[in-house]
Amino acid sequence: MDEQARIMQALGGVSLAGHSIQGGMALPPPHGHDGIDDGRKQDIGDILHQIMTITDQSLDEAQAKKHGLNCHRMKPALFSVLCEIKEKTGLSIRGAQEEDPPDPQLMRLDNMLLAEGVSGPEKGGGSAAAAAAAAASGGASDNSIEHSDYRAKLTQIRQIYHTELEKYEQACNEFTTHVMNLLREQSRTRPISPKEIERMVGIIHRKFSSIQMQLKQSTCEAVMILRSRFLDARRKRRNFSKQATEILNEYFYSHLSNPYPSEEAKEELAKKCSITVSQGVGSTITVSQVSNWFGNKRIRYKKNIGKFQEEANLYAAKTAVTAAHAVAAAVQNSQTNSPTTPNSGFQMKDEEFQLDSAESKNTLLTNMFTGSSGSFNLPNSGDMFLSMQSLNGDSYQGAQVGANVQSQVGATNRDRSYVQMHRAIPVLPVC
DNA sequence: TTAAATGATTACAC
DNA sequence: GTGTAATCATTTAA
Repeated sequence: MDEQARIMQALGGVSLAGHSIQGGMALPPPHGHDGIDDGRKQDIGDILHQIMTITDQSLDEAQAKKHGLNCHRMKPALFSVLCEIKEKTGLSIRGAQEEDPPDPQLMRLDNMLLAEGVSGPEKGGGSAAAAAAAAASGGASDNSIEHSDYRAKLTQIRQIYHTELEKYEQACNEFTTHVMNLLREQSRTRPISPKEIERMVGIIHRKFSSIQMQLKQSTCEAVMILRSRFLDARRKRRNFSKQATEILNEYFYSHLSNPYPSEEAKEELAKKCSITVSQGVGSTITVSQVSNWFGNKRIRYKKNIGKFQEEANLYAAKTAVTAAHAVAAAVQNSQTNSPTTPNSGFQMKDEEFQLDSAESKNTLLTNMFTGSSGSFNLPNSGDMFLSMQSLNGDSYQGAQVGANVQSQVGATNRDRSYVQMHRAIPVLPVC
């Protein structure tokens, strides 16, 4: 049974405004004549037919027809009947209580866009996000060019996002207004409550929300791609300069028994390395990079000690040469300034070598070794000694490597295990 | 072009 | 929080 027939059937049994509408349109007192009843039914049928086919007509025709129907003397009665039918069938409350909880995925997308600086208040075109990402990756300011590119791209994404969002909101509002006007207009001829209009608006908004979610999703994807391209530290990895690597290696091999620099030592090394790093203007090596370097070095050294042996010897030789020069200078200085001090009795107290930097400590300790004319109380008699060859092939014997008092005292179990492992390296004792 | 080297990240243990 | 081990991604040298 089609809609029109159903309504007509319903109309057949509904009383209206105190009148019998037993199929009657003009609603005169019933005569009980079948022919008259048939005529009334025909009238009602015509009106309904006009209503149902109004959408098939042109706008002007429809407007004219609508006006005619609104002015029809039977219109109030028909409207009441439709209200009554609606009341009975419960159409007005169908789905009225639909209230969706907030979509968790939409919330996630919103949060992410906010965190990235795409949505929400302008935060310098995402510079905050860029800075945060740079800080998180341990990167330094040497990526300012990349970050400005990142900011520019992020600003572009932000602009596109807001433009599209504006379009979406405009379209949504326009469509909602249109539908509301339409429903209000229709409410003159068919029973539509404000609540129903509200419900319809809700449906429209939900439909548009799904489009909005697609926009947010694609924006998030774009930001993720941008981040990985510009801010992923692994992508923009640069090797340290030779000088920086040398400084780090010198420290590592001169503290081989316990290559765990303190926070202060790391800062010192970072500071020293930053002078020599040549990867971009104003580049620095951060403390975390120093930590990374030592972490990698320890692991790789441990994994393949044999391979690093040559390197270890080379740095030990360097340290020895430096130390020898330092001691020679010290001795000469001592002789010049203190003529009363006999060479054979050349004594130096540890306190005289309270030096700050790790390198200075190394020099001190190597001085202890090379200062053969003096009697030094070597604090690390158990440490490893490497035999080594100088660059010109001369043999250096007994350059002490890794003699760091502080590190020995403060060594943890893990450190000691490293020392144990390290002592397994075949070495020559000092003569 | 490819393998080795290297800086950074991640998961896990302590 | 720090260090280790495994791994990734990029750079460098052969």
